[in-house]
Amino acid sequence: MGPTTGSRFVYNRRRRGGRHAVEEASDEEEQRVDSSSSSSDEEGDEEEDAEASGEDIDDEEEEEAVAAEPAAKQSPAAAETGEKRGGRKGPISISLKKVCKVCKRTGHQAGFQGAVYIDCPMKPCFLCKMPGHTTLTCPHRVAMEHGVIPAPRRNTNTSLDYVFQSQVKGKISMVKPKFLIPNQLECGNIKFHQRRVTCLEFHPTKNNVLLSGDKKGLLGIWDYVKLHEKITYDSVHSCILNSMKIDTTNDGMVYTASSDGTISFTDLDTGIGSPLLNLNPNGWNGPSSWHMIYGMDLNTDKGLLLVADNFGFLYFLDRRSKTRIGHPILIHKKGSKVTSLHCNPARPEVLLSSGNDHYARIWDTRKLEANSPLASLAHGRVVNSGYFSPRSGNKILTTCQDNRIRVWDYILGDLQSPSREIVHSHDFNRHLTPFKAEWDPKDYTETVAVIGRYISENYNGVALHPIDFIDTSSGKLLAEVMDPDITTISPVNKLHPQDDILATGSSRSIFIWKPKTEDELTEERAKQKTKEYIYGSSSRKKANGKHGNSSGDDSDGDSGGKNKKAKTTRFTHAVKGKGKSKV
DNA sequence: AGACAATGTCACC
DNA sequence: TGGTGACCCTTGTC
Repeated sequence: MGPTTGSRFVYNRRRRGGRHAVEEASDEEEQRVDSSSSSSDEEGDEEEDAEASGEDIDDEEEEEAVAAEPAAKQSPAAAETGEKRGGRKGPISISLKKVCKVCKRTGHQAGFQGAVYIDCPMKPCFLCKMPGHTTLTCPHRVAMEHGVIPAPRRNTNTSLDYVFQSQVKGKISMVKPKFLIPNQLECGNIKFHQRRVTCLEFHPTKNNVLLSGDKKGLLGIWDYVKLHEKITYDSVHSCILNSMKIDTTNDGMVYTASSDGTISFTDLDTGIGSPLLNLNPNGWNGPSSWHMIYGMDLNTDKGLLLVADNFGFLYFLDRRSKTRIGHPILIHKKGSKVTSLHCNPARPEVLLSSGNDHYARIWDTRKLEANSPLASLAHGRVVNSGYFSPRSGNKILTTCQDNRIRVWDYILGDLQSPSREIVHSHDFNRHLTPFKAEWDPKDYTETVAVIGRYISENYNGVALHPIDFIDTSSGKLLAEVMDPDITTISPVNKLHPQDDILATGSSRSIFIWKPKTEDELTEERAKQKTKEYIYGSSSRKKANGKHGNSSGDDSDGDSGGKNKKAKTTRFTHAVKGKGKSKV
C-alpha cells in the first residue's frame, strides 16, 4: 500500500487545466485495517462451494473420489446426496464433476464467462424475479425502457386526474430544461475512506465541497476542485455513518446519524462535535438492545431534527435547545428498522418514512401517534428509501429490495398502488450500501432520478455496473453512466443541487462526474446525432480488450475476483444501448 | 490465484 | 417469537 507512488489512476483524461485528478488517502489518514478488527467470533462456515466456483472452462470431467478430512471442503455433490452439513464423520466421497455453483446440479454452470454473467437456469430471473427466463433474456433488460410496469390506474380521466392536471402540473414547468447527464469522469479520490462509502452530501453553500461518510463512521470533507483539500474525521462516530444534514442556520455544522446510536452535531472546520442524542447510553448489551440510527431529516420550519432507529421508533430533537422532545413514537413495525426519513419540501410537517416492514408511510408530524399514518404504501420487500419530489413535494419515489423503483405521482390522490413500478437491479444489500433512487434536485419537472445498478453489463468486454438515470414518468433509461476504470458497484450517488455534477461513492472511493464540454459535444454531434440528453461515456470509445481494470490498480487495490471479469476479453460484444438518445 | 471474512434479510423451525 | 442457516453478478486482504 505504497502511498501514491505515481498512482496510475489518472482520472482526468480530459486534463482540464492539467490538474492531476486522483489522489489516494494521504499517509496520516491511512490506517492499517486488519480484518479481524471486529469480533471474529462468527467463524465462517461457508466452505461449501469453493470448488464449484472454478471459472475456467476446461472440461476435465470427473476426477477421482477422494477421502476427505473433516476439515476439507464439503462437496456440493455430497451435499446433494443428502450428506448433512456438519455431519462430517468418517471419509466423505467427493466428486469433482463440475456443478453449478448456484443450484449444485450438473450440466450447466453459473458465473462469469468473461464479462458476461451466465445465470443458473434453475433460478428465477435475477432482475425481475419472475420464473421462466433468466436475466440475460429478461424482457425488462432487453427493453429500452429497462422495465416499466404501468400501474392500473393511469390516465383514467377521473376527477383525480383533473385535480392532478390543474393543481400539480400547473405548478411545474412543462418545458424541459436543457439537461445534461454528468457522464464524464472528472476526478476521483481513491480510497479516501477506510471502509465502503455509505453516504454523500454536497455542501449547500461551499461550492465544490463534498461530504462523505463511511461504514466505520469516518466523516470526509473533500474539495473536488482543489483536489488536495481533503480532511477526514474519525472520532465523530464509531460505526456506520448513515445520514448527514448540513445545518440550515449554520452551514459550518453538520448533523450526522450513525449505527452507533448517536446523532452528532459536528463543526466541519475542526471536526469537534457534540452528541445531540445517544440511544445507547448504557453501552453494548447485545444486539437486541443496541440502537442504530438510519433515517434522519430536518424540519427547517420548526427547527426540529427527526430521527428514527432500528426498532421502528421516531424521535424528535429540538435544534436550538438540543434536547429531545416528547416520547419516541412507533412508526414502523416494532423491532424493525426505519431506513429513511424525509420531510416534504413544500409542507415540512408532512413526513415520509420507509422501513424494513415493507412499508413507506406518510405522517403528519403535528398530530403524530403510533398507528396514525396518513397513508401506508405497501412494498414487496424492504424499502431502502423514500423521497418526496424535491420541489412540489407532490410525488414520491421509493427504492425497494424487490428490484423495483416505485413512483406515486400525487400524494393527495389515491395512494393504494403506485403510479409506476420500474424494474431495476438494486437488490443486493448484504455487503454493499443499500441503493437509493434519488431525484435530481435541479429537474423542475421532477422526473429524473439517479440510482446505481447492481447487475453488471458487458461493455466492450468489461463487466461494469453503471449508474442509471431514469425518467420516472415513463420508466425509460435515460443514461447509463460508467467508466472502464470503475469496476466496482456504485450504490451511493448524489446529484449536485445546482451544478450538473454527480458524486458517486463506490467501495471506498469517491468520484465526480461532469457533462462533456461543448467541444466534446460538438465533436460527438458530428459523429452521431445527439439530442437533449447525452448518453454514453468515454468508455465506449476506449479500445476494447485492454481495458485495464482499475488502471492496473493503484498498487494496493483492486485485485481480486473483479479483475477476473475485467481482464477477460473473450467476450467483446457490441456495446449495449449505444446510440440511445433523447427522451 | 484462491480462500475467506464482513454481514442484512428472509425462510423456516 | 427467537434462533439458525442460507444466500446468484461483492470487495479487499491475506
